[in-house]
Amino acid sequence: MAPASASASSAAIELLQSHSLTTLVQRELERRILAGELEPGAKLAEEDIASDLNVSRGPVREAFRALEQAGLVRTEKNRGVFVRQVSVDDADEIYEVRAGLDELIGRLLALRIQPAQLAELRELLKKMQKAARAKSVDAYYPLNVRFHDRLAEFTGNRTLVAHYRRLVNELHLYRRETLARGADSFPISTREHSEIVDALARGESDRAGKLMYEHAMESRDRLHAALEK
Amino acid sequence: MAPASASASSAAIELLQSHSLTTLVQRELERRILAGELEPGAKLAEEDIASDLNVSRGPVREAFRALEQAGLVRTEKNRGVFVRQVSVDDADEIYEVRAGLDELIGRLLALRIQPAQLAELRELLKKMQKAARAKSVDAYYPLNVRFHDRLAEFTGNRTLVAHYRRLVNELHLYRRETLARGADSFPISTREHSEIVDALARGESDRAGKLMYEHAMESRDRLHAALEK
DNA sequence: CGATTACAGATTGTTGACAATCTACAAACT
DNA sequence: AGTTTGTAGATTGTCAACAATCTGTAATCG
Repeated sequence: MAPASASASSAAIELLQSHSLTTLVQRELERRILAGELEPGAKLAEEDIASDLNVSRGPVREAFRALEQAGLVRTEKNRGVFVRQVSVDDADEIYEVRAGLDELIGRLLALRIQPAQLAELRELLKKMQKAARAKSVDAYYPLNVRFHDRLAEFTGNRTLVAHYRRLVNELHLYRRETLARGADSFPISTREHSEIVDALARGESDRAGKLMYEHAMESRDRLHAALEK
Repeated sequence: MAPASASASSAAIELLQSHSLTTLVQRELERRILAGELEPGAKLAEEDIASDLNVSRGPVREAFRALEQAGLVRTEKNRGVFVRQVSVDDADEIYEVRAGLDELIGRLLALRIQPAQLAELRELLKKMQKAARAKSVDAYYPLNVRFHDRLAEFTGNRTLVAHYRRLVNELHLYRRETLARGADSFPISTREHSEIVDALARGESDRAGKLMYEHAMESRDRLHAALEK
C-alpha cells in the first residue's frame, strides 16, 4: 500500500479507536456553545439533540456530564441541562484567575521562548495591526484569541494550557451573553501586545509576567466599561 | 412540624433533588481514588463498580465522563477506564501552575483577609506545629492540606478554588503513586507557613504572593529530592 | 518447537424501554 | 374572578438487552 494511502487509513483507524459517540457529541455541543449557536441559558433537551445527531440519549447524557465538568453547562436534576450563564461577578472571578495564569505564562515563556516562536508571534502581531487599522473587529478578535493561545502553548506546559483554555472558554460565554446586549468595545491593545513580545524576546521574565497580568486586567476593565454604556 | 424535623426533611428533599445516582457514584469513586483505595493505573470495570454500588452501568459510565474531565481517570476506547497515572514530568507541570495560583492567592488574600480568618489560620498553625514536634506525618499531612485549602477559600473566588483543588487532587494522585515506592519526606515547612500568615496579616500583598510561590516550588523540590533516594 | 490464526469468553459501546418527575392546562372550589 | 387541585403530556433518570470490540487460549501451520 502506498504511504499516503497507508497514513490516511491509519488516520481513519485512529479516529475510530479514539472517538466514541460521546466524544463526538461533546465536541459538537462545545462547538455550538462557543459559536453562540446555543445561547447562554438555552435548554439542551436530550431527545432533540439525540435525534438531531442521529444517536441515542446515552452518549448525549455522557457528553453532558463532561461539559458540566468543563463549566460550559449547568444541570438541574429532573429539569434538564442549560448552557451556563456567566454573571458579571463570575466573569470578575474568572478574569482574576486568568490574569494570574497570564502572568505565569509571561514569566515562564520569557525563559524558554524559541526564535521560531517569536517569529510566529510577530507575524500574528502584524496581522492584528492590519485588522486594527481596518477597524475590523471580526478579523481582529480571532487573531487576538490565537495570539494568547499560542503564548500559552509555547510554555510547553500542557496543564497550564488546559486550565488557561477553560478560563478563556468561560469568558467567551460571558462575552457571548453581553454581546446580545450590544456591549462590545474594539480592543485597542496592539501596543500592549508589542510590549509583551519585546519583553519575551529580551528574556525579561518578571516584566513579561507583569505586562501580561496588567493586560488581562485591563481587558476586563474594557469589557466592564463597555457594559456600563 | 418541629423546626428540627422540618429542617431535617428539607435536607432530605434537597438531597434527592440535587443528587442523582451519577453524582453519588462520581463522588464515591473520587473518594476511593484520592484515598488510595484505587491505585494509579488500576482498571475500573463498569460492571464491577455497578454491582458493587448496586446501580446499573449507565450512571457509572456518566460518572466516568465527569471524572475524566476532572483529570482523575483516563479512558481508552473499548479497553476501559483507568485511574490516572501522574508522571514526574506531569507533576512538574502541575506544580508550576499550582505555584502560580498560590502566588495569586497570597496576593489577593493579603488585601481581603478578615480577622476571623487570620485567627483560624493561626489556630491551624498551632496544631501543625504540635504535629511537627510529635513527628507525626499522619497528623500533619491533612492539616497542611486543610491550611492551604482554607487560604484558597478565603479569597472568596470560587473559580480560583475550583482550579486550585483540581491541581491539588492531581498532585495527590502523584503523591499516591510515589508513596508506593516508599519515597516521602516529612514536610518541615512550619516556618514558611508562619511567615505567610504574618505577611497576610500585615497586608503585604506582593510579599505574601512571593512567599506562597516559593513555598509551592520548594514543596515540589522536597518531593523530587525524596524520590531520588 | 515457535509463530500464527481461529475461536470463546468477557468487557465495553450503544440502543430502546420502563419508571419517576416535572410542566402546563383545565376543572373545581372559595 | 382568582386560587387551588387534579390530570395528561412531555422530559429526565435508570435499567436491561443487544451489538461491537478486545483478550486470552488452543489448535494449526511452517
